[in-house]
Amino acid sequence: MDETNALIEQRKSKLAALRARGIDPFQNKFTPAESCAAAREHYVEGREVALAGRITAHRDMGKSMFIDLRDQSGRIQVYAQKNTLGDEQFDIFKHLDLADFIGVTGTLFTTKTGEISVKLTRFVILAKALRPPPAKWHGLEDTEIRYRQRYLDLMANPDVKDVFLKRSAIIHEIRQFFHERGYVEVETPTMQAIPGGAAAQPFKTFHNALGCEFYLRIALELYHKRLLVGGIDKLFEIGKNFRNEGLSRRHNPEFTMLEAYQAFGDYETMMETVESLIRHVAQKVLGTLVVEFKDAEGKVTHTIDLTTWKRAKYKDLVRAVAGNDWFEVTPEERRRRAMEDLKLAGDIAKGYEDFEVTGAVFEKLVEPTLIQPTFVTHLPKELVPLAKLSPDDPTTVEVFECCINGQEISPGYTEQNDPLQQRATLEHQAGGEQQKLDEDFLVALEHGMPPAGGIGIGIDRLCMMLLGQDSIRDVILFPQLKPK
RNA sequence: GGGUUGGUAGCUCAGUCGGUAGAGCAGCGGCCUUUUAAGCCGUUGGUCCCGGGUUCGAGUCCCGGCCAACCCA
Repeated sequence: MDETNALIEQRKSKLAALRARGIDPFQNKFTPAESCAAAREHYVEGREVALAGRITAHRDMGKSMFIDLRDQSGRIQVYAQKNTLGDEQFDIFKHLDLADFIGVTGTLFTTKTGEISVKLTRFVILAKALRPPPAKWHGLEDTEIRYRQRYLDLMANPDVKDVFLKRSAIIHEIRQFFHERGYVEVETPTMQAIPGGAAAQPFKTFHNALGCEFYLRIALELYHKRLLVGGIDKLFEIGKNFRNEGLSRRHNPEFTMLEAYQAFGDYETMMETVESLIRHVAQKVLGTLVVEFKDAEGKVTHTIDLTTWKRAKYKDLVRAVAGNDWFEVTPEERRRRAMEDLKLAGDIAKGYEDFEVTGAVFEKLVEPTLIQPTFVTHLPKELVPLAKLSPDDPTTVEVFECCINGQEISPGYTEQNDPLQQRATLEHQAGGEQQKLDEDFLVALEHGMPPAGGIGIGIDRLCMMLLGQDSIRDVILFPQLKPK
């Protein structure tokens, strides 16, 4: 990237040549009257337009020349003629490079072949590009360059830009949805002395003036519950979480999380909320509730129908793949069956407790089959320490996992608001590891937290699902890579 | 962390059995005043990811490393 080559040297000498002619090819300002797309849309032959954009193609005809001018809205063709521009201006125009930014004024007309174009009368160079852009026809394929230099990917691959414009629209619609329902958007600390709300390795940092260590948050939850205590009854936050774990197609160390809480709601309330939210977003952003997934060749492999949302109990789903007597046999027998009969030996660590063995069965054999939207309910209480027990089956909690496309998209709980129960659970979870308890959070609960429903949705994974992307890196503008 | 695949011109990619490094596009020069992946003629451009090794000779074979994608943990 730092090397010099002939193409860069050529552009630099063109820059010097422009300066020698008294032209500054980095103008501070040129205000386009409209976008390239708007100019095409509002076509009136002979109408004067002022547009700005990047040169993305040129077709040299000798004494006349076509270029493609592109801004965020789209592309328009500009036609320059020697006899209208004059010899000197035309010569400068001819020596512009692909990727240069220019401002143009001219009049609209339609070519013989029917393309709406601008007949150029004046132009200014707004920014000279000193490096060549990626090839126009093949686009940019090299994944490493695409991620490290995303701007090149955005320049070269319109589909990529579309994904990120839609991601922005998705987040906008999420905010709209919650605001319409009377939720308050909040912001809570990213740097926390005790990272809580999830079981995950945190990143550590140091505050010089305070002289103490902080962790980057791994969840939003515990601060949101403090706000429920404080009397903010409906709240949500969209923000980054940080988890110090491996990277994969589905994991980026920093990722965007949505959490929302509603006082006097429960997990039933929140199931309705998740379903309505995702339907709202899909309808607004995609214009449909049927999402298509395609393979590398563009063939549709499967579709997801967001109009119908199923519900199923965790134990029933496990029984369906592991046998009806799964929960009646001894823990030792469960472990044997999982490892031998279900061939999950590689997925079950030696130290796994009984509920984790069943958890592995669920994760490996059930979750991947839940393609259509499904709320899995009545999870075992050991899995979820921050939720309330189900009155009808106290071995389970009032929790759902919303699974779509074989992945968990969103968990939701009836939140634990009994401070003594909560303390007991957290102490048990901390175990012998001397993991610090968030005393301030427990004190807050002791002041009284209203019963509440809560949800979390990984925004990156939601975008993957809605936009048909297989890798989280394709919905994050600058995914984490190892520095080169 | 393990396995697989890949890294060659600005971009997309070929490169046979180990024998002087190739194409298309882009670039540069020329012709062409309604083209659109414009066209035609000519032409420049290389740390073959890095470091060792084998060999008369390595893009190619061997060893080590870096980076990435995918799969697995």
